[in-house]
Amino acid sequence: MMEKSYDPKQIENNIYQQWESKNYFKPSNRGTAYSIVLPPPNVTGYLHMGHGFQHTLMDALIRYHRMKGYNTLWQPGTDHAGIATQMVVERQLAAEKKTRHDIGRDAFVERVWKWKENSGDTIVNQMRRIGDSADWSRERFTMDEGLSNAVNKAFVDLYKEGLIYRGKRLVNWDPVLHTAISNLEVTNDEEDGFFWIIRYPFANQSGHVLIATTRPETILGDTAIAVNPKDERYQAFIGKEVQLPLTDRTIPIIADDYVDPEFGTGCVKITPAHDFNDYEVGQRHDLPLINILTKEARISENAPKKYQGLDRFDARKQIVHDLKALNLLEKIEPRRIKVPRGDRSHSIIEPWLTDQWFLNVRPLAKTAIKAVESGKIKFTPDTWTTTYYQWMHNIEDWCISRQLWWGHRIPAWYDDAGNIYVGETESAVRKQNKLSRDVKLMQDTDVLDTWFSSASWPFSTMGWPDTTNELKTFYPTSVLVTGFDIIFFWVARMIMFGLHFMKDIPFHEIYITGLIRDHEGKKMSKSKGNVLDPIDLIDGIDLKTLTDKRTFGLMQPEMKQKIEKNTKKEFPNGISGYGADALRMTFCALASTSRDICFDVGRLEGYRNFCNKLWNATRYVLINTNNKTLDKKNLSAIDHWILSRLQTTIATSHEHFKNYRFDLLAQTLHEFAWHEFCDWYLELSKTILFGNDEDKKNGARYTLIHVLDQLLRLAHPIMPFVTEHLWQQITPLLNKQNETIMLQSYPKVDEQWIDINAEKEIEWVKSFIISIRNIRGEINIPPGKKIGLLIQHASPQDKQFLKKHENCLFMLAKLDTVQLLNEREKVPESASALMHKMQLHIPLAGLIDKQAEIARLTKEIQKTKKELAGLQQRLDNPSFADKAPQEVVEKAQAQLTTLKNTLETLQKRLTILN
RNA sequence: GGGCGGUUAGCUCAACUGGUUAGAGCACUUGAUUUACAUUCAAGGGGUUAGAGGUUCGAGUCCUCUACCGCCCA
Repeated sequence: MMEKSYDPKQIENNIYQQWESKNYFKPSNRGTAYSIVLPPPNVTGYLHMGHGFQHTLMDALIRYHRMKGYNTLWQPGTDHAGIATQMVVERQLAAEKKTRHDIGRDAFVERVWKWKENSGDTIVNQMRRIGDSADWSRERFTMDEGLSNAVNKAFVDLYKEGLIYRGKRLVNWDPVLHTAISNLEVTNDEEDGFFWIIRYPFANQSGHVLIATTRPETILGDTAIAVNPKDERYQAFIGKEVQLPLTDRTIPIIADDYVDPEFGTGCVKITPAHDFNDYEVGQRHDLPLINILTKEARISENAPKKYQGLDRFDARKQIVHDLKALNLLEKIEPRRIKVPRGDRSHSIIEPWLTDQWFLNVRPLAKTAIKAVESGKIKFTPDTWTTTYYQWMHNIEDWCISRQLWWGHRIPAWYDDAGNIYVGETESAVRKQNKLSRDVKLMQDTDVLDTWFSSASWPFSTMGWPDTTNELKTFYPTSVLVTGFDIIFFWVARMIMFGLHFMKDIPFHEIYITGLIRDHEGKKMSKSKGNVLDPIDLIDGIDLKTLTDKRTFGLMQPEMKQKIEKNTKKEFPNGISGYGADALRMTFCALASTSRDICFDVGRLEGYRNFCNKLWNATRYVLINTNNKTLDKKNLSAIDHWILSRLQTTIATSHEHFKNYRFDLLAQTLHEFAWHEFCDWYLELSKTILFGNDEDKKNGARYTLIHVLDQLLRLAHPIMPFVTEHLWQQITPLLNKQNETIMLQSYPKVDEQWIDINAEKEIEWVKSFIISIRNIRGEINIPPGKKIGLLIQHASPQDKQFLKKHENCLFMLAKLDTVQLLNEREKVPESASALMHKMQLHIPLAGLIDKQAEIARLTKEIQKTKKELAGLQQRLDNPSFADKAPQEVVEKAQAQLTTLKNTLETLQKRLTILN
C-alpha cells in the first residue's frame, strides 16, 4: 500500500537509475527523427537555475516526442570553456604558490585534463538529478579527439577559402589574463570617472587647444588632434601642429567627420594604437601607430623614458601630476563613463595592437541571414529575429585566437623564416608543402576561442567530418533551446557554421527562453549572493549551509554580512526539499514569453502539493479499484463528462507543446488534474462507488483507472519521477507490468469520447451544487447541516436532471429533502438561488439569519443592475446592431433577457423578506 | 545615439488573430474536517489593466505621445 503522502526523496533516485540502465534514453531507431543538441554547459561548472530551467523544457520536449513515437535523440555534452577552466586550475596552482609558467605548458594542460577527469562529472550528475533523459552513451566533450579533429578541419577549410587570416589588429586585450577576447566578451557599463581637460600648446606660436580625455595616460600615444571639418571654431587650425605634452613630439591637427563638435571641446586627441575609433581615423589619415602599452598594460619602451615600466594607473597619476606642474591641466570634471571590462577577469580591457587570427564572417553571415529571412529557421518568440538581424547585418570580423594554454591549439606552423603553414596536423603540413624533416616547424602557441568549437556542436557531436548515420538521421536538429544572451555568441555562429560546412541549417526552430532572476528580478550572481542551486531546491538545505555556500570565496568579502542578512530574511528556516518534479513543474509554469523570469520559491510549495494531490488521487483510485471489476460498458453521465473533459485537455496539451507554451501547459494540466478530476470527478464518483449499482460501479472504476493513466502520461514530460512512480502502482490494473511510462504513447484525442451533452449535464449538476454551497457560505449555514430544499419554475430538463442526479445532489449539496412547488405556491421566507429560470429556495425557518440573506440579495441585485446597465447601453447603440457580428449581438440580447429575469426574481425575493 | 522589451490583484504571472462580468497560484478573511489528501476542503474580499489622446459598434489587446523600469548594440 502507498504511503499516505508524497515524499520525493523516497522515489526519485531509483527511478532514474532504472531508466538509464535500461537504455530508455537512446533513440528507438523507429519513426520520424526528433533531435535536440544540449547547449554544452561549462565543464568547470555546477548546474545553475538557468540550466535547470532550460533542461526542464528540453527534457519535456524530448520526453513528449519520445512518447509520440519519434526516433528521439537528445545529444548531451560539455564545453571545455577555455578561460573559465584555465582560471580554475590556475587558482589551484596559486594555492600552491605556483603559476602555470612555473610548471610549463604541457604539465599545465595535463593538470587541466586531470582536473576534468575528477570534477567534470559533477554537472552531468546534477543533470541526472533533475531528470534529463539525454542519451549519455553519446556524451561528448569539446576537447574530445573527434571534436578536436572537426575543429581543425573547420579551421583549415576556412583558411583555405581565404576566410581565416592572421593580422596585426587592434583587439580587446585583457591585461590580467594576457589574452585577446572578442568584443562580445567585453561589458561596457557606466562607472564614475573623470574628464581631464588638457591644454595642447601650438608648436610654433602662443596659444593652445583644449582636449578632453578620460584616459590621460594615452597622451603618450597620440599622433594627431582631430576636429570636425565643418566646425567653424577650428577652421583656422586645421593643418597646424601642436606640441604633444610630456613628449618631444609634435602632432598635426586634422579634420575628420568622426568628431562630434557638440561633444567635449570639439577637439579630440587621436591615439590610433589604443582606441578603436581612433584606429579608423588613423587609417584614413595615414597616421602612425604608437603602441605605448605592454601586455601587462605597463608603459612600454615606445613612450618617454620617465614613464616606462609604470603600471597604466600609476602612469595616469604621474601624468596628471606632471601636466599640473606644467600648467597644462585646464580642469578635471567628474563624469559617468563607460568602462570596458572583461567578462571573466573583470579587469579593464585595453584596445591593443597584436597579431591575431581572424575569421571574416561577413560571407557566412549573408547566408545565415537568408536562412532566417526565408523562414527555414524560425525563432520563437519571433521578436528575436530582429535582434538576430541587427547583429548579423553589422557583423565584424571575429578574433578567434586566444593567448591561453587550454583549448584547441591553432593548426598553423611556422618555419624559421616565418612562413605560415596551415594544415590539420604537422605531418600533413610537411607532406602538403614538401618540407623535409630538417625544416624546423613551430606550432602557433595560441588556442581557438571556445565558441569556435561550439559553433560546430550540432554536427561535430554527430561525427562530422565523416558522413555518419547520426548526421543523416538527426541533422538538421529539430529545435535549439537556449537563452537570448547567447544569440550572438553561439546561435548565430552555429547557423553560419552549419550552413557553411553541412550546407544545411543546424536546427529548424530556435526556442529562446527568458533568463531566471531572483524573486526581486535581479540577476542571480555569486557576488550578489542571491544564487539558488537547483539541487538545493530538490533536496532542501538548512540556513547555515545555505549562507556558508553563498558567502564562500566571495570576491568582495565586505558583502558577506549583507548576504547573510538577506539570506536569513528570505529563508529564515532554510529551504525544504521539494523534489525534482515540483521544481520542473515550477520552471514550466514560469516559462511564459517574458524575457525575465522572477523565480519565487513560494511557487515550489504549491507544485509540491500538486504532486501530493496526484499521489492521493492515485491512492483513492487504487483503494477503489484493486481486485475489483472494471468495465466500460456501463458508463454514467459523470464518466462521460470527465472523459470528454480529458479529450479537451489532451488537445490543449498538444497545442501548447507545439507553441512552446510550457506555462499554459502546466496550467492546463494543473487545472484538469486538481479542479476537474480531483475536485469534481473523484467526489462525484463516490456517489456511485458508495452506492450499490454494480454496473455503474464497474464503469466508474474503469473511468478512474483510464483517466488516471492518461493524466499521468500527459504530465510525464514535465514531472517524470512522480508520474512514473504512480503509474507503476497502477500497471497491474492496466496489464502493463514491467513497462515504463516513459515509453507509453502520449495520449491522443479520441473523438468518440467527446460528449457535449454530458458536459452540459454535469455543468448543470456542478452549478446546482455550487449554488447551494454559495448560500450556505454566505448566510452561515454550517456546511455539515442538512437542508430541505424547495424548487420552483423547474423546466422539464431541470426535472429530468434532478431525478437523474438526485443521489449526488443530495450527497454533495448535503440535502435532506427536495420538494417541487408549483408555480403559484407561496414560498416561505427563504434564501434563494437562481439557475436560469429555476429557483432554489432554502427556507430560513430554524436555520437563521434573515439579515445575512437580505445582505446577500442586495449585493447580488447591485451586481446584476450594474451589469445590466452596461449591456443595455451597448444594445441601445444603433451601430452596435449594425456593425457587430450577428452572433455577438444575439448573445448580448439573450443575456439581457436572462439578466432582466434574474433581477426581477432577486427583487421579488428581497421584497418578501422585507 | 540606434534597436528591443516591460508596466495587469499585496506578490509571481496568464488573457489566441480586438468581442460577455480581465483570470490562476501564493498571500489574506470566514468556516469545515472520523470518509484519497491539513502537502486538504468550501465560501469570500481584492484590479479606473502606468498616464493622456486616438481608431473602432466595442480596446488590457491596434496607433500616437508621456512617465518609469530593464536589456542589447555603438
